Amino acid sequence: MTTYGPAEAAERSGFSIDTLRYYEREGILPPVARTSAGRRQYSDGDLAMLDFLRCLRDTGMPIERLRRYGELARSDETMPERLALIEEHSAIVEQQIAELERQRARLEEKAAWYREQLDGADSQSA
Amino acid sequence: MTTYGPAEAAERSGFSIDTLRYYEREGILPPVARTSAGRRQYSDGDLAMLDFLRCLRDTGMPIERLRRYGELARSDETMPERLALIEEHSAIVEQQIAELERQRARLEEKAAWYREQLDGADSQSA
DNA sequence: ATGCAACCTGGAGCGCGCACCAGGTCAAGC
DNA sequence: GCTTGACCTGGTGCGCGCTCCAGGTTGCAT
Repeated sequence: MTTYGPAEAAERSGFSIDTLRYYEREGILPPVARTSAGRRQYSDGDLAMLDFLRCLRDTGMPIERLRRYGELARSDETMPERLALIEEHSAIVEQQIAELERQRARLEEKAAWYREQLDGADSQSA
Repeated sequence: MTTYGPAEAAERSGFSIDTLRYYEREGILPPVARTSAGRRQYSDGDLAMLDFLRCLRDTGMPIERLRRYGELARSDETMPERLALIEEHSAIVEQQIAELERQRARLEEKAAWYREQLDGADSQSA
């Protein structure tokens, strides 16, 4: 079973080394295995977890909820709660998307309006 | 021409009174008309501007860019620049939406996986 | 042996986008 | 005329999510 030092874990997960330590302190990531000298050794499982955490973060889940997920993930008795959390979050993301699409339509409207104005100005000046 | 006090402008725009003052200080909103005693009187034009600023904010445009737009909007010679800014932002929003959709697909995958696991556990326990 | 880079901990600092506060002014109803 | 509440300015504080720093250890390469 392969392990990774902090630098490689950071590179593979896309989180900075500081963020990895921060997540561990905050209980988002379960305590990472250490060498006898105290250095972290991230496992493939840790990286998989980080990969999913990145998905959650990128969709705007706040740290507090991330911690909740991290805590739940330490026991495999909590799959229903984790499922519920993910479903809930997915619904939130769906709404975010819908909202962004509405707003983007407004941006496009405004852009179209500007283009009209500019066309008008051009044809006047011609 | 109707005008609105700070409280009503806040209510209509959805920004807080503090935020309205902040935006004005920061040059995002052009200087708002005042009564002889120095109290702000927001015009319909101001509210229209705020409404659009809200659209920009809600789609994640940073304050710095908002200021840029606000500055441009003070002169009507700058419509091409404003158009460009809006088009650029619209493209960014489009990418945000695409990214959120990708991530949401991952969430749904994960949720499906959890549901499978739980179904399995249920049928075992039955 | 020694240099040097990667790692460790605890804690302070930071950038963003407001929110809040003190201390004062103004306007409208009683 | 006096209270009350909305408003003013200038400045400070805050929550989030990291990011950076000091001061010390470890381990590999030469």
